[in-house]
Amino acid sequence: MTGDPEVAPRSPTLRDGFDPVRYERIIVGIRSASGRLTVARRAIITTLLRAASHITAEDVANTVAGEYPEVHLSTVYRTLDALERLGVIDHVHLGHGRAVYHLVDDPHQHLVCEQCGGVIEVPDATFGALADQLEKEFKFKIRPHHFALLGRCEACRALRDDSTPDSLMRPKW
Amino acid sequence: MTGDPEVAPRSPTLRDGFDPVRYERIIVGIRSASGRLTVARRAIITTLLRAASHITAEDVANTVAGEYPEVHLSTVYRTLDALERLGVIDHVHLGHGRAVYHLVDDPHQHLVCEQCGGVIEVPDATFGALADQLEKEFKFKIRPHHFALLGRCEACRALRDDSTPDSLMRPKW
DNA sequence: GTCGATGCAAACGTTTTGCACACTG
DNA sequence: CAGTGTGCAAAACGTTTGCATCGAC
Repeated sequence: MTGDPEVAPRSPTLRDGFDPVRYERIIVGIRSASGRLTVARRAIITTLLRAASHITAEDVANTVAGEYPEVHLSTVYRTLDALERLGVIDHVHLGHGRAVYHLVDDPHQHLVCEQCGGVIEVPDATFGALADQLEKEFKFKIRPHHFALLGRCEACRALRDDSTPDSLMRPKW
Repeated sequence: MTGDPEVAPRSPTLRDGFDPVRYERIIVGIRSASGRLTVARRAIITTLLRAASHITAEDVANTVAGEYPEVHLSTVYRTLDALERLGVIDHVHLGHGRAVYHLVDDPHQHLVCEQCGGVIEVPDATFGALADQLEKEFKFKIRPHHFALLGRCEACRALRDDSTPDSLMRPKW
């Protein structure tokens, strides 16, 4: 849509470091699926472990390229795909743009601000009641973590006159 | 993702007919925004009013093409965009594929089955408690209707052994 | 007549794929 | 040595845009 920024400033900020146990677990997973441990795959996995929870394929490729410039974006996509089938990672669509990937063993939901692109991570428990209700009323079992909720964060709402009634809270942006 | 069907069989099934009052309201809206009432726009609006609540841009184009073959897909996109800025319609991303559009005065949320592509419409009220909680706890105001929840419907879950624990409910499909 | 809307083609950003080659196991 | 994974280029996909023209007001 024309005036829609759909900003994406989610840079791969560093996390609490690198967890060798998780790394080993993933390596074993790949081996037991008769997958091969190439340089590219090691680097991609390392990047995922070091990255903040949500990271785009391009983020991964750029980071990996720092050390291994020959690793191609398509290899990143293929590896992410493989890891996803292995159940190691999952991807989420945070809005109109690219997908983001995160480790499955770090479960959380995403609130995405449509205005600034910021992402708030919310513990799963917050959605427990809703999940139960949907299952009961509609026999529908939501897949955890695979959806983002769009809206506006406090800061962005403060930026403009928020006397607008909710029914008119339609983003012209 | 390779094994991911992400089916999209949401054909524009007919709704309860065509509501001339709603049509008139939209026409007036366009006029008062100094927009022009072209053949293409009338046809697109008519299609939206006649269609089931969720319809892709391509669906709209195909339907319109039945009567006006010269109406181009890009015109459909531009008109949908205009109607969206007018606050008449909204679009939702139901999954990996194309977006779907629906009238704003028909508020509901979407549950999308990742396996069969089916869509369940859920009244807004179901999400009231969650919305309140997110607003209170995270100062985040979700934008109603702009997100879909992915998961699996009852029929698709019945299709395969569902003794699998939830934690392993990772779609290999 | 003015200016907004259109048709077309071409570009876009993200993701996928076909192929020959390289490397892991 | 078998066969999976890779680099590259090119295609695919849904969507957007530039431009000359058309047509609503």
